[in-house]
Amino acid sequence: MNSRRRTPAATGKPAAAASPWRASRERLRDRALKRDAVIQAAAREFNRKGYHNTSLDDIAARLEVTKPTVYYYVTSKEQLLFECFVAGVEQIHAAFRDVRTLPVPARERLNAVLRHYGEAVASEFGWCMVRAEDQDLSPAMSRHIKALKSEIDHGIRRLIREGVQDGSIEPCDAKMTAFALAGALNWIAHWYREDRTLTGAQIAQAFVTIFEGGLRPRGGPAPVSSSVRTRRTRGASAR
Amino acid sequence: MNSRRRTPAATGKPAAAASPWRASRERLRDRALKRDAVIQAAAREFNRKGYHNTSLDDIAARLEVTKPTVYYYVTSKEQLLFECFVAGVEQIHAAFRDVRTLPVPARERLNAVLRHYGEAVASEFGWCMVRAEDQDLSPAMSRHIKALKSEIDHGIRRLIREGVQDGSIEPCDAKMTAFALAGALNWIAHWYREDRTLTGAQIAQAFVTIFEGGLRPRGGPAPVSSSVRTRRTRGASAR
DNA sequence: TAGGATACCTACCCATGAGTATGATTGAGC
DNA sequence: GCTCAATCATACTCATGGGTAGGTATCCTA
Repeated sequence: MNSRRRTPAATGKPAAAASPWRASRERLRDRALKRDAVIQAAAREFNRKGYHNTSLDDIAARLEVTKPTVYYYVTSKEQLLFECFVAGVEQIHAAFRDVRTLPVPARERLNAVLRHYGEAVASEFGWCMVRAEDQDLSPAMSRHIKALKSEIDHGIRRLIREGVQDGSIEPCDAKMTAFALAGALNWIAHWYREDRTLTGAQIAQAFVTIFEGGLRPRGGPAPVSSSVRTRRTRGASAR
Repeated sequence: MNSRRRTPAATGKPAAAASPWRASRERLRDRALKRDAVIQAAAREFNRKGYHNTSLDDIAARLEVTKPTVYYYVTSKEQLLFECFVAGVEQIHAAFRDVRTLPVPARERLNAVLRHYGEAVASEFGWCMVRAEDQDLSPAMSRHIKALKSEIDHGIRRLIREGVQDGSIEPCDAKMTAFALAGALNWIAHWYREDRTLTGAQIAQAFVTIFEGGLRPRGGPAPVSSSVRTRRTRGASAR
């Protein structure tokens, strides 16, 4: 971005291990690390208090620096939110990439993606990814984010369709099923706070089990007839 | 709330049709109507732009009045959000009440509740109910809302447990299942915007169908064996 | 028709918080 | 030792928006 002079190779030196620019490069790496720390701190604060209830002073305080220092690493609060967002979404995209070549039925690939999905939503970037309002971002950034989200949505739909084709998934409406799956997982970001006994992947696995099995009894007396409701239609009158 | 004098019956009059207080009562009714209009307008704006991106001037403008007029009907912006919230949650509580005495298996009662749930989330109060951050509310109001949400959550869990008992629902983890169901439905508030071809109840019904049937093939060759994946493990190499 | 309640407006206050101008300090390289 | 860039702090500016003070028109009751 800034027109820092591109010194290294220009001098013709063989780029030895102990290059005189090593320190400089280290400093650059430090900068990247610090920048990441800023973004992570922002994610944590957004997660705790919401975007609008978090001031840049808060974020700076959490890092034990001052606001201008934060601005030294990012250009605006909006960009901070955007970066947090992308960091979260990137985890899910990685899940799709990992799974693409697995030689298993589509349903199992889908399950693997969903476990990573759950992990991502339960991570500290989960809030930004799921709960951030696109109205808080500029039109350009909002479009960018919508595109990323859409990619994920269509990735899930594609896995569902593939599963229907290879017989590993019961024929269903791919769009609606994707919405239901994504919704259940996204919602983790809302309640995963107090009860942290399970990891995101474990929760996702539990959801997958529920979705796969279905709520209607399987082995039993087939479609529930009206003979069942002899009693027990209300669970004890006490409340 | 305010200590308005309780005039009507105190005078001993037989409450004739043309009571001199009729106008007064009419005015009160008007006031209630207007207040509802304010809350509804707020809900719509919050829904469109988010809580923090909506100013009270915006809400007033939408009603073609000025900000102090809005304050004539509500005491604060926070209260507006709270009222919107309660309006949404109340729809769901009503669903539970309606369903309580139905003489059908718990699964069907659950389905009926979920359809109302979907309707509520897709309504104009859906955003407030689902996406509003409790950090935006005072501790007291936040507690109140959490209690209301918890009631709904436990209502769903109870129906699931009853369904498992009366045999209409496959044995499952009631807590996790309730989270999955509520998450899928709540998420409607995020995407129900562009594509309004379906009503909230129809979406909920589609979700119920998915949840009931399950993704794993039913009639087929039972648990998916690895014989299926002959080809079609990747959907065309293009992209 | 006076007196009061209702309903609404104009014109303000002021806290908050995003973003910046400016300058001090530090350390690397020459 | 000098220079220059990187880094960070102090101390601002300024727009936004929640909330209010105080006034006015209207309608109802007595």
